[in-house]
Amino acid sequence: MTSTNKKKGLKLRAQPKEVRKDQLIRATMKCIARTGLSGVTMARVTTEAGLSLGIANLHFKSKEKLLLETLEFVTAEYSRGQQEILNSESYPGVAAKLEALLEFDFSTPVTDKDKMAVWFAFLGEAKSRPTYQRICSRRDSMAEAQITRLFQTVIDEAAYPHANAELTAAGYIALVDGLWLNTLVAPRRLPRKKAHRVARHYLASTFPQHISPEP
Amino acid sequence: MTSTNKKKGLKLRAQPKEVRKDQLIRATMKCIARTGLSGVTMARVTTEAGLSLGIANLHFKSKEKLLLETLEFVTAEYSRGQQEILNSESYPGVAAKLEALLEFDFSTPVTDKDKMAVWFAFLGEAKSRPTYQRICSRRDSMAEAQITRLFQTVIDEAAYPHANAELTAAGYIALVDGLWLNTLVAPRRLPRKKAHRVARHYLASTFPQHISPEP
DNA sequence: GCCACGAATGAATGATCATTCATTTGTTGC
DNA sequence: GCAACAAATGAATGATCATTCATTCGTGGC
Repeated sequence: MTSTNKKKGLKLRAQPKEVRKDQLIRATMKCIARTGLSGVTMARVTTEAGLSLGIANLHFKSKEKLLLETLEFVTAEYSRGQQEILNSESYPGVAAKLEALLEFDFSTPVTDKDKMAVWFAFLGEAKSRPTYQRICSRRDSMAEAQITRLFQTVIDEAAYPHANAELTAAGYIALVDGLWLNTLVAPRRLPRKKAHRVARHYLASTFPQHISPEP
Repeated sequence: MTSTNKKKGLKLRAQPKEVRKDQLIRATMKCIARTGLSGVTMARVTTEAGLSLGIANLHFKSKEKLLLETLEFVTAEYSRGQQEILNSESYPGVAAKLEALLEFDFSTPVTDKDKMAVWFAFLGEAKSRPTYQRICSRRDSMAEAQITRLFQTVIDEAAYPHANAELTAAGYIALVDGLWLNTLVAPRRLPRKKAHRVARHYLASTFPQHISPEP
């Protein structure tokens, strides 16, 4: 904080806890994306971060805690962005809010390969499912309820004949998950832009008066 | 094959290779569902199968091959059932075929917890994604093309205004993946029956003249 | 009833990896 | 400058686990 810190960038050894934690979490994301959860080792993570082997156990108590905080980082970031849209009252109408939600879900920060890899690595591992539940369950339930309410508002506005807010919301959430998964696993078969168009087509065919099938 | 085999069920030691392989693959599925890919050990798999530690390396050359054949088993079984429907010409019309596809995707054998766990365990692990690609890529592409063709037939029959076979097919496939994933991870939030209704609602809202929103 | 062979076993081996902690190194207050 | 402290390091440790293979055990042919 004082003068010596800024002297030279050559060898900053001591760094605040937050900086190191962030470095390590980012390195963990990269490792998960490259090698999968089971390929993550303390040696690989710390090498990726350009630090020494022992440092991860210094700042996080254990490997498990490091992985847990990495999942928390990714889900919290997504949730924050989503909540900002859902809670905002500055959109001109529900159509604009719907559009914003869709654009957010397929924006480049959200569909980042490393972040999606973390997400699905934890979902795929039964072992970490209880952990996942603790971190994501309440959040997921609340988001689903909010999206259902948003869809209900849209339906009430236009009197769509057969639309069902609850089923459409559950469908949208699952569709986004499935599109992300397919994009992550086979980006050639389902490029990000096509995934985006598929999701838009879904909303446009359910709410034709609010969302157009072309951007 | 002769007389001695049938004498007593007490201690059948020697068994044909196929029987042992099947036993081990089923035990592997159970282990993946219970502990995740990274929790699978030879000791756990062989104990689950009620056999000795060394036997998995006897029948499969390595742990990796055992896991690979387990994935192959699950995907081949699904693919076989799906192809039977898509290639059949004994349905009274495309609507019936569409209905059969939907019922198949949410039947109890397909939505079996152990099988879905295997599926998503491999999808979630970046390390095994090349393996996954080798096993599933061609199959997945072909299935997508077939479903697109089926949807195009449906669209041509009823002249749906805005429907797009390609986007609807990609959407259906992703939706089913996403619903399975949500059902597997949070069965309380999305029970199998609700997942089924969500998928039906999707098809019904896209092809209202062919599929009804209630079963 | 006995032999020979193949299937099955599980103790032993060696590799990998998380975690620890004695030592080193940079930083800050004086 | 220098002492006292905190951050960082990485060699050493012990635990876990896949794999091997010498031995045991059933089975079918005779």
